[in-house]
Amino acid sequence: MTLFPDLPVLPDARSAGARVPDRPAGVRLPEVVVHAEARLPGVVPPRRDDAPDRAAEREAEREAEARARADALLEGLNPQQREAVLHAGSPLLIVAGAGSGKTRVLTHRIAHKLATHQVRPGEVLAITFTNKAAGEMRERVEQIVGPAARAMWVSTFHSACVRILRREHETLGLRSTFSIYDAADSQRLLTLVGRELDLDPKKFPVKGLAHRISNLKDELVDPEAYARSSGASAGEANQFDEVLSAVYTRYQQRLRAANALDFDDLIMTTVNLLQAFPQVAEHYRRRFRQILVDEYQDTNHAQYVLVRELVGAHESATPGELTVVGDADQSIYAFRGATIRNILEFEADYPDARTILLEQNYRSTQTILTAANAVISKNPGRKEKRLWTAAGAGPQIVGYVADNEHEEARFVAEEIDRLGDDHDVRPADVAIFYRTNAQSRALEEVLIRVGLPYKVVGGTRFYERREIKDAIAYLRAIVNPDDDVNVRRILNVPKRGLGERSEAMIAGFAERERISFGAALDRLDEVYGLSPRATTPLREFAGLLAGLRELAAEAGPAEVLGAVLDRTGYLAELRASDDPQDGSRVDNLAELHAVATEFEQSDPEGDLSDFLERVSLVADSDQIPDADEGGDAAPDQGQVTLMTLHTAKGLEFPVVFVTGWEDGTFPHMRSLADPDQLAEERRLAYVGLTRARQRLYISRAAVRTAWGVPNEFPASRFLDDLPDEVVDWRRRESSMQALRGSGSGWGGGASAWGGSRGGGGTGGGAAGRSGPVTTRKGAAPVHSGTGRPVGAPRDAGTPSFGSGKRPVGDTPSLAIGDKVTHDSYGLGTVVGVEGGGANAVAKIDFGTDGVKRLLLRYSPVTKL
DNA sequence: ATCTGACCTAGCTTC
DNA sequence: TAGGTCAGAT
Repeated sequence: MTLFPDLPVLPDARSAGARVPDRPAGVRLPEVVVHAEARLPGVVPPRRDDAPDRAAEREAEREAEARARADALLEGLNPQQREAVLHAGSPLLIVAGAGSGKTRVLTHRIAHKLATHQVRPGEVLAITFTNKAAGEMRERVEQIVGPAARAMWVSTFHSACVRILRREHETLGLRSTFSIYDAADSQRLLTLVGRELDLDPKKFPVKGLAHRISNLKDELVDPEAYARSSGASAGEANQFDEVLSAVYTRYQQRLRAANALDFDDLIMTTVNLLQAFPQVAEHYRRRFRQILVDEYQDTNHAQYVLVRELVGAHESATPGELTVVGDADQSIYAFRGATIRNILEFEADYPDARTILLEQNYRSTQTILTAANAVISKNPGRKEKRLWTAAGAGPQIVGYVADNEHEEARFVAEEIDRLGDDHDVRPADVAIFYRTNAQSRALEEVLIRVGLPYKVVGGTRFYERREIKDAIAYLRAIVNPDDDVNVRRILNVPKRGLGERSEAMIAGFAERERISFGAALDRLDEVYGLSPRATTPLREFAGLLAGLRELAAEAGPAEVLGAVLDRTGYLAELRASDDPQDGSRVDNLAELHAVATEFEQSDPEGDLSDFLERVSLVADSDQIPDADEGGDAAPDQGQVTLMTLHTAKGLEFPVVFVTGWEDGTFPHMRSLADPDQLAEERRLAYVGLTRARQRLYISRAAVRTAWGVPNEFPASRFLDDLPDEVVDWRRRESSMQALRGSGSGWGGGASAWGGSRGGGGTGGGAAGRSGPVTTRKGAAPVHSGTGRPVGAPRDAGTPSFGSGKRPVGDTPSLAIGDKVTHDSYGLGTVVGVEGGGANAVAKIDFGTDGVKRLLLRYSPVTKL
């Protein structure tokens, strides 16, 4: 896992460094900033007067070199790209379609401004969507202009804000060691708040409250503002608003008391800081002369205001130069507050803005683009934009309709295998996308079975695993003693015999004394009502933390982590366990330790709180394997990458499988009723399709089992939008559809699917809801029998897809008296056989479950 | 104080 | 399916 991409030092690093020197102080005072507008690209800035002739000569040489380098940066760019690189003097919006080379434009723009001295590295702030993207951008700029580029700020919104907040913590009354709470931490704190306010968790679920508070922060609504607005509108006592207001207020107080900020706070607090302290804002405005924001369509209101404050377009006499890049068609984060508004109204927000449209695609074949254009063009109210490419048509998109998700996975795996044989495609060239993380399982099972190396990005994420969170909680508690959530999390981990009662006593004492839970631990003598049985472990716990803090004062993060795991006995406990899950927990902790060691090496100055900051801000997409990096097993082959469509944004792969094209899966069920959400799903489809360079596969499963209940889903409505000629359907219908179409009424057999067996009874409700009750194709939701058809080869059998028919030979031939097992009914005896071949139906007695008529092709029946 | 098992209900995407 | 909660037992 590459959390911290190294910044490679170039072979000619020293000379490169000399070419772009930081200007000596005094030549140009920081305050006296020459406006970018005033200088033309390539114009040599005034030389130092006192320089001796030789130095002057060398300087001139360097300038010539720099100019040549700047010119080279324009080579190979199309006219729009070139214009985007060169533009100066006013805000710039680059509308960059998928694959239009925007990263190239951004890096070249920065490099060009640096090479032509329009800006110094320290004056650049570039915001990217992920740390990985930030690392890559920094690296690319560094390759062009040398190590001086390290003075640039290239980071995510959140990292940049943390950096600012750490510097300005005194102004805000925070300690620099503040903790950063992730969603899970926030919810823990909200649970505490809910208990404190005596809320019924059924009526006010923590998740819902967390979501609402997060949204409020995205909109920069602080507790006071919300109390006012909800109070005003609460003429007839909107109870929920009142509760939310109280919870929000208290939650925020407790965050402050814990010296902690949650994720959304990072942005909101930074905005508050800049707005409340003009001199601080002015400092950063002077510092950042060139601000670039990538993925602007995914910014929320808070981020929008943050950018505006930093640029100072309206407040400052010499605003910085703003460049934003985005594509409204790729906006897929509305659910966390992103508004396309920011990009659509950029020109209104910044009246003298210039807009440049990049439509030429350098990534995909025309076939892929035609499909993507067709899907996205159905979205209402969008600005027309059509991607085109000079590359050829390329192979057709391959479509496949599977009977269920296992079959779909099997198709994907076989196809990857075949591509390897026929077209030298390596696993590393392949990505499989799905709408929701839960869908990865069926795919993983098959990939394991056929032995394809793969990597799942996201899902149950590394830093969300229990053991990792425990270890991190210790580190947080060490760095920030007031961090109530984390101190309390580890109070009884590993078990020390400290329960609710002791915890409540200390919490009560802390509250009365107005100190934190952690501080209360140091005054145990004063805590009333502690059982003698609890005081010993409590004292030990307090001593443990104190000892670890001492260690942390002099040792690096890795050593502290090691001490935590040893001294607490956490590791010993896991090692002693015979639960195999605990074995992998040990591995994960070892991995965390490796990450800490890596951190120490890449960042020798960093202390424990720096390490925690890094850990808090890693994103899923930061751990995507590089194509050339490869996996452990087969370094030259790499791994197939599995991820959600959301995570896939900004990436590209030679071969892409987009799975699960079903109404109810993708588009997701919850979006079917709402046109706005449906439009977002469509954009998601667009993002997915445009990730592919050469080959694109789309597939769906007629039956998908979710939460243990199999459901039939109709084809995704997005498939209807694909022009016929771009898709080669290897299999067009599921067997079930074919069966219905042929009109052979398996009236009796249907009862096997109807399967209103006692256990499946709950399925009634689920099926009713899941029934994408749309007007489409009359495919009424059918509660189908459990999943895997007999034909699904467990051992990579003999597939013969392509014909649209399933291999007949896979149907077990049964005779009366045979014993069988069924995946859900269990053991049974064959009492009758009707028909033969593909349409064979068997009557099977399952004892208490009764006699069933099963169409063997579809029933998970195995002959014993 | 903790462990166990029965039950219930969820219901997606993430910096 | 799976994770969370609750009551009762130890």
